[in-house]
Amino acid sequence: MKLNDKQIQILKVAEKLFSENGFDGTSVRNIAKAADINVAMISYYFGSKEKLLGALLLHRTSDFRLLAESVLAKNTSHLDRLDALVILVIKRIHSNRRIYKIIYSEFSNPSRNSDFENYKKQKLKNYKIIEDFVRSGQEAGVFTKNVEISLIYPTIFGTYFHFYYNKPFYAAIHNLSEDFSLDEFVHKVLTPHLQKTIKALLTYEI
Amino acid sequence: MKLNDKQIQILKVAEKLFSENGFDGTSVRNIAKAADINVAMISYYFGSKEKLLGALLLHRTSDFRLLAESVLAKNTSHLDRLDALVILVIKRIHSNRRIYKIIYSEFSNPSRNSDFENYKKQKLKNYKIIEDFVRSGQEAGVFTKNVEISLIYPTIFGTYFHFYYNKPFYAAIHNLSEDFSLDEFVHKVLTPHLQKTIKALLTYEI
DNA sequence: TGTTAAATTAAACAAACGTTTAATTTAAAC
DNA sequence: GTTTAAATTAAACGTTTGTTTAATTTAACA
Repeated sequence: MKLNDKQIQILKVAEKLFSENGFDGTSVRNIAKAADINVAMISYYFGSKEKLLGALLLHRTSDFRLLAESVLAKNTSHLDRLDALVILVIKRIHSNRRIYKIIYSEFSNPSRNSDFENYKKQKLKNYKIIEDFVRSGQEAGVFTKNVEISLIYPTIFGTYFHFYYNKPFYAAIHNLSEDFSLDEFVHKVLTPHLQKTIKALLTYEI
Repeated sequence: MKLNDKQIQILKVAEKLFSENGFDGTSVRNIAKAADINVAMISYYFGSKEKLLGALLLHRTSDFRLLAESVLAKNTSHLDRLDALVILVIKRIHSNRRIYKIIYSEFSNPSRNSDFENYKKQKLKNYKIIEDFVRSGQEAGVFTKNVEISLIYPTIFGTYFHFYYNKPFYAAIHNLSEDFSLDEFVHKVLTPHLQKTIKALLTYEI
C-alpha cells in the first residue's frame, strides 16, 4: 500500500492521539483537527477509523527480526551478544513506544481481534530467535538450564512499559523534574538495569 | 462511603467491562444491560460515569502495605523474605488484575488525571517498604549494592502484565489450549521465573 | 485552454453517547 | 391503612460519534 504525504501526516497525528487517549478516546474529528484536514479525508483515504488503525500498524511494524539476527550472528561472547540484544530490544520498544502502547491497549480488546495477525506472526518469529540463542548459550555452558525462555521478552517489554506508564511516579522517586529526559533515563538507568537483570537470570545457579 | 448490594453489583459489572473494553469503550448502557438495571441507576447511585470509576478504584484499592510489612517482618533470611514478597506481590496483582488493567489504561490518560491521588500515595508507600528491605539486605551483605531499586516493582508488575496482555500468544508458545488455567500458569511458571529473576538481580556480582 | 480526475469542503446522516426529567412502583415507618 | 422517602422506570435531552453525500476547488495533462 503506497501512502502519500498527506496520509502519512494523518497517521502520524493518529499515532500520537491514539497513544495518548486510546482508540475509543480519540474521535476522527480530533484527528482531523490536529492534522488540519477535513474529517471526510479520513474516510476518503482509509475507508474507516478501524482501517486507519490497521494502516498505522502496518506502516510501523517493520522487521525487527533482521536486526536481531545480525546482532546475534556476531562473533562475540554470549554475554556480550545478550547485552547487545537487550540494547536493541529496548531501543526498538522505546522508538516505537506509541505504537506498542496502542497495541497493548487494543490487542486484548475482543472487539478488535482483526488487524493483529501480522503482529502475532512477527512476535512468534522473534521468540524463536531468542529461544535459539539461549539454547546455544546453554549448550556452550554459559547460560544455566532452568530458565523460562518465554518470559524473557515479557520481562524486558513489561519493565519498560510499567515504567513508561507510570513515568510521573518514577520521576518523583528519582527527584526528577516533570519534563526530565526520558531518553536519558531509558539509556542510563533502565537499559543497564535490564541488561543486568537478564544476564543475572541466565547465569544464576539454582 | 457505604455501598449497598446493588451498587456493588454495578461496580462488579463495570470492572469487568472496563477491563475488557476500556473506559471509553464501555458505555453506561453496556453496564446497565449487563447488570440488568436501568441506565438511570448509574447516575442515581454514582452521579456520573467518571465518579463510578472513582468509586470502583476506591472500593478495590485496599491496603497492600500491611500485608507486605508483615511478610518482611518475619524472622527468616533475606532471600526467603524476598521470595515471600514476590509471591505476595504477584498474588496481589493477579487477584486485582482487572483493576490494575484499568489503572494502567487510564492513569496515563491526561483527561483522567484526578481520582488517582490515592493510588499514587499508596504506590509511594509501597516503594519505601521494598527500598528499606533491600537496603537492610545490602547492609547485611546478602544483596549486592549496584541495584536500581526503583525498577524492581516495574520488573514484577511489567512482566506479569506483558504476559497477561499477550496471554493468547504465550498460550500458543507453550502449546496450551485457549482456555488453559491462568491461575496455574501464574503460580507454576510466572512466579518461579520472577522469584528467580529478582533474586538473581539482587545477588549478581557486577 | 478545455477536459478530467483527484482532492477538498461544508453539510447532513443516523446512531450512540452521558445525563436528566418526571412519573411510577416499592417498601419501610408510623 | 396512610404517609413518606427511596428505588426504579421509560422517555427525552442535547452532544458527539463515524460516515456519507453532493458540490466545489485544485491540479495535471492534452
